[in-house]
Amino acid sequence: MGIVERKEREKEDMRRLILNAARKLFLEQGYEKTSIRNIADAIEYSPATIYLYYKDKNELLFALHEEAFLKMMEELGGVRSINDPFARLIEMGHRYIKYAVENPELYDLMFIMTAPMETLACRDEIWEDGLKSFGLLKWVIQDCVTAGYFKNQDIEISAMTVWAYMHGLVTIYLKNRMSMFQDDQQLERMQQSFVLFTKMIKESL
Amino acid sequence: MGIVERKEREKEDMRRLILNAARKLFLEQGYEKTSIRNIADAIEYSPATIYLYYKDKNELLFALHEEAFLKMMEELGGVRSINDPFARLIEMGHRYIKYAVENPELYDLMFIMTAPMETLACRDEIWEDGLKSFGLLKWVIQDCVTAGYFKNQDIEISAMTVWAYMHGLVTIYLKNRMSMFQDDQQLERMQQSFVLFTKMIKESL
DNA sequence: ATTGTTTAATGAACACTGTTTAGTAAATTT
DNA sequence: AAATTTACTAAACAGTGTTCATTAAACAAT
Repeated sequence: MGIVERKEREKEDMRRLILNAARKLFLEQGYEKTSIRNIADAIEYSPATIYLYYKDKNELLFALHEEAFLKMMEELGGVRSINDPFARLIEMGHRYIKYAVENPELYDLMFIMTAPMETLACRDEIWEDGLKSFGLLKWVIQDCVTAGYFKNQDIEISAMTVWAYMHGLVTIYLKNRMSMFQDDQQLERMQQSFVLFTKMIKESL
Repeated sequence: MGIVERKEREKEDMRRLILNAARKLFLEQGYEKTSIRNIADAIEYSPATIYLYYKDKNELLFALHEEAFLKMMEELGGVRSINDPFARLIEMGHRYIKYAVENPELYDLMFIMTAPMETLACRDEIWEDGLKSFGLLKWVIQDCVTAGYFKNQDIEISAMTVWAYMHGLVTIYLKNRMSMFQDDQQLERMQQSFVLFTKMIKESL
């Protein structure tokens, strides 16, 4: 009988419906300012219904967390077509900045918020998403090593260092700490700093 | 008549009393989990009283924000005694990491939270604290330039780049994104990455 | 000393929040 | 047709930041 299958389909539909509403509201007005009741209102169900499909608000965040990593992987993954390893690394940097700037709420969720980490902590597929994208970076850097960059350095540490820089750069911007400099050329400053960083990598013996 | 002065003193005392309780609770159980009512309970006053001395919770955060920068400046300022510019920069990096690791809640408040920024945005002494500590970094880097490092680079961009790296490194750690690597040598990894970064600066022509 | 006025503090409320639970109505199975 | 399972929700719980009318005390002016 197909009833059980239909029910499962409906359950999946409902999860999607909730998640779509959640995503829309989260991206529109931010995570903090979006309540379960807001989401419930948007889909015209009672707040309690949401708890039948997602354990709590954190699990909702975590579902979007997965999506966000998928999206970033898609956008960063495009660098595979670039042959020159160092050019590939640079392009990946540009895309990383672009992704962060264009999806500040998602970036927050992926790398800053502690809430989804608590859900993440008690799961089997812990860090799967994070590790995969870190793997992409390691892969590019491995190729850079072969091409003569990052001499005598551990890949993991090199990747960590590049990521730390990129992450610092975009979070200073996203969390509004670049308005210290009252000019409105913040994006340009980021680009200039990025150029300096790549220069440092290139010239490091 | 000294009455008005005494009253002012008492008002200042009350602000201190509130802020001390707030700081204690914030550092003990985090900002999010500390409510105005918690603070009110701690000082044995009603919640409404707190609003007679601080406009809202953000202003409370901002008061601690100022303190946090003062504390960091004290700890970083100690590097002035180091003569060699590059050694001074490295020591400053070590102290920056130390400060962040030892004061995660303060670091969050200073560089990650958006809440105190909203209070900050409508103030005269905007960014005063942030600019002062960034000034310290620029000063050290200026000396490094004189000593032959950061060749042909704009000081502001160089400082930005160093800060971005340091900030990224510590926030990845503080926001628990280093537990991707399941080992518990996270602090050591940070140190290794920092060594690589300094090496990159040193060897950059 | 007795008014009038200012000030400090609060109880109670408002409009929210995430989450749980008991109860209902419909769908499905027996 | 009756019994059972499923899907859903109203209402409540315990909390949040914040406001406001009211009270009690301190001060100033007569």
